[in-house]
Amino acid sequence: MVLENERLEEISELLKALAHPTRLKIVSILISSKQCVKNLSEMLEASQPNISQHLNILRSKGIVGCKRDGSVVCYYIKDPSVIKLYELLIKEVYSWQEK
Amino acid sequence: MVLENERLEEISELLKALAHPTRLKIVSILISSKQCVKNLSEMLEASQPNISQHLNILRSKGIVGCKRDGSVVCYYIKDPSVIKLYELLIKEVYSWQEK
DNA sequence: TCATGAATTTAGAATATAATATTTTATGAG
DNA sequence: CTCATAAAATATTATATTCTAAATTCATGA
Repeated sequence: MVLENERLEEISELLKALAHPTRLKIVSILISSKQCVKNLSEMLEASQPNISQHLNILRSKGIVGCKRDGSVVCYYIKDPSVIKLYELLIKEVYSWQEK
Repeated sequence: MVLENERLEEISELLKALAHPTRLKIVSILISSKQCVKNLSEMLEASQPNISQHLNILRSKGIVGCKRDGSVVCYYIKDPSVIKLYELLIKEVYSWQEK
């Protein structure tokens, strides 16, 4: 099934958002539990602005959502289809031949 | 399930290879039928060197393979898990909420 | 061998991404 | 109000991608 261009661009935008180690790890953490920015930046050993920028990219694609709770902002997986996608990826990567 | 970093990098490499409209379209065409570079460049209305470069990226990740047949080189999907991934993507993108 | 078509390679310029450092905004405590 | 902390926004720099153009390789047929 060959897709029309518009939908195809949409999919590659989604893939591009996920195609970064830090963002992929953010997604994998958020699938397990919602987290605030500070926790994420400590877990990932990256600066707070850096994580915030990555979260912004994920949010702009509708992958994650956030909710302010007092002074902290909690992020969570917003699009359930991303969980399916992630699970397929970690399942299929086992049969992945390098090179 | 949170992955270790190495596997995570591997997955994001795979996603990065697919996260380009032209390459995604190449994959979608090759899932239907093997094709030579010239055909692909005509179908996608892109230059032959450009398509050749994209094919090289897909090949370096093991996504596609190729076989020379006389003067033409035929490309085909090498990793079957990419087909599963593609099918999930076009199925899930229907429930995709923009923004 | 020469010409041609198919494909790849290389070099470059233009654009896009990503990280760091800095500043700004928001919230809550005292 | 002032201070401290969390988060976001901005600016800058460094790096990576992508496309175009030109040159090169490879196979085939006249």
